[in-house]
Amino acid sequence: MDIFSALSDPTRRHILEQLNRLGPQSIKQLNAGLPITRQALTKHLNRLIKAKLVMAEFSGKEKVHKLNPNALLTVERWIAPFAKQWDKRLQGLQIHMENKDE
Amino acid sequence: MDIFSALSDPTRRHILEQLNRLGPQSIKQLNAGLPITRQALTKHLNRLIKAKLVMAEFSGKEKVHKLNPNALLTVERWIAPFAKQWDKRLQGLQIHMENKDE
DNA sequence: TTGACATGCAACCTTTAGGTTGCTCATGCT
DNA sequence: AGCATGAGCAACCTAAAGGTTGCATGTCAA
Repeated sequence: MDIFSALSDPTRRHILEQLNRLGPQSIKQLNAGLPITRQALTKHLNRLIKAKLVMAEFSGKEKVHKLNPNALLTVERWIAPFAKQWDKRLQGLQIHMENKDE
Repeated sequence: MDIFSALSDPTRRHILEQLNRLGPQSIKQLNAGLPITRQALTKHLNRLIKAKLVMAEFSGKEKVHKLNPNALLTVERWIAPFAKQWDKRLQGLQIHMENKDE
């Protein structure tokens, strides 16, 4: 469950956004938009793969990475219980439940 | 926007869950359920406060921390664009769109 | 006012994260 | 075959994360 730490880095989030917008990409392609070395990028990609957020396969010389957005469901599920509460607040309903438990 | 790194630590996520289940808590109270020192916990709480996930105020001697679940909306909003895609896949619709762009 | 209790502040230690450089390997075009 | 290209591997550096111990401070109750 270190999907959360996988998401903690801005570069990795950027990678995910790129894959989401542009579809499957090679390391070289992803590197074009990033001010870091290829090796640093590779490390990020490996962490994303470990977290199951990204899948990769070789197409000849190139290693093509594609998104596995399903993994983000883990995060969604974790957040859900909190969401119930903020919904109430945003709708101003908490005024009526200030002295209740649930 | 380092709310993501705030969420990357299991201890901090545990703290948020505790606050969500039990309501506002002092440092002492939160510490009871954690195998770390009070000072370590305080550092975690400070990071949560910086990330706006938690708010604190003194009640006499005690510093009471309460949840600010609204902050999690940031995460929700970031995930949303991905969610669109995984919904499609989960419903098996991707079979029909394998050679499309959108 | 004295003492217990909840917290703050600071120094320190160890591990990991993110990044770099340098070299090797495999693929594929010519 | 030969060479350019995309990627892997390993060593290394620096800064930050997570934790600890030790001491100081403010609040409340007796």
